[in-house]
Amino acid sequence: MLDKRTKLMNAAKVLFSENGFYATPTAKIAKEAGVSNGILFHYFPTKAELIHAMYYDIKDRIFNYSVSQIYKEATLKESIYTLWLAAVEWNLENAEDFEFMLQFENSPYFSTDIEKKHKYVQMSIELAEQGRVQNVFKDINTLLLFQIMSRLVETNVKFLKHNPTFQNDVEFKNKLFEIAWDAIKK
Amino acid sequence: MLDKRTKLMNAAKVLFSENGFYATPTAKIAKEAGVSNGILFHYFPTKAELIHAMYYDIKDRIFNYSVSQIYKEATLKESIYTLWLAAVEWNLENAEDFEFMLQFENSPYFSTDIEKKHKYVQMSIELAEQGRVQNVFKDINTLLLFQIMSRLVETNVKFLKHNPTFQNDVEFKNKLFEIAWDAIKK
DNA sequence: AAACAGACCGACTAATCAGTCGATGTTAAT
DNA sequence: ATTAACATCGACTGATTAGTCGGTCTGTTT
Repeated sequence: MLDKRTKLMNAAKVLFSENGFYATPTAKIAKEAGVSNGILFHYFPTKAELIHAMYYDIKDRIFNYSVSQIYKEATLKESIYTLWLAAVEWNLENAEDFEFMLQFENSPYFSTDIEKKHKYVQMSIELAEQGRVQNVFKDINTLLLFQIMSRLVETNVKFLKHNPTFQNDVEFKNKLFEIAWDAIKK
Repeated sequence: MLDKRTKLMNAAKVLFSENGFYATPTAKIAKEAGVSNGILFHYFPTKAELIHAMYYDIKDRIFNYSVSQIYKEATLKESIYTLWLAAVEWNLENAEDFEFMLQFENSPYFSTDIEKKHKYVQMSIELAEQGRVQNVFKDINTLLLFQIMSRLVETNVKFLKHNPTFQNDVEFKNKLFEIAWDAIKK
């Protein structure tokens, strides 16, 4: 049995990705989760806090998954490939989380300051520093290069969702990665 | 004197980009436009229709501007550069339209079918065909390459908005374009 | 000048929804 | 056994909001 907080977040995930968070009443979330209306506001004082909590939760899960995939002896390119692939596959397998993130990150609930707080940024900075030392990236703000990378992940996931034939095609995914890599490499 | 339909769309643009369209009541739009509440629903039977009308309006304006910039004798790369630059600068100068589009294209109001209707897609297909003949693009679905291009435009505009120093730096913009070009070229 | 049509008004409504609240159940500490 | 703290419920409310409607005004056609 899951605790009610988790049940609420799961229900919200489904409903938000189907109808967006503006068209999803809190009452419906509670109903879908099989709990009372009031308990939602016990765990999340406002609807906005529920939405933010979901954002951090998803971000953490994808971060932990991605990082767990990297191996120690990998070259920089290999590490970035691993991170890229992990992000693509995670988003494909967690379609509702992906939908939620797209909506959230382009909504007024989101500000770039929120993003800056995440360990993701710290990791990007470290990788960027490695790239600087090894002189592999283009001579341009490296944080921008990482933004570009994650935008390309989004585009790739969207494309693979609409073209399921390629979803298990390793060859094709490698081609996708080369696009991203060519964009950032010197 | 602008006609009221236009006034309504202008007012909606401002309010939507500030607060998002869910947090913007139709009554407020009418008030900001200096017209009556009822007339809004005379021109746009539902709020959703207003939103869609705005989408097509913006898409048309940016399309017309971009196409007007291309010159006849240009090489393929030059044409794509021109289109890329036009899109970046148009979005920088029309910040409210840009905000609106980001929100709209990631909201439940939007479906990719809506996008397919636009002349943009036709133009992309023609450019893609030129690229195929001249063998300049990567061997991958060319429509995907154009999606990637427009996603990069988005990322570049966001970056330039946050780093105004570079907004008039031609050198820097060229670097940005090289990123995009390296991504799609063979 | 009569008839018609579309532009325009703004008060109104029916529905919806985020959040409250008082009550009750449950658990653990003293 | 008593107290305190938290979990849970669901009926309720106050505010908000998309869309309606009956009627007026203005310009054009016949």
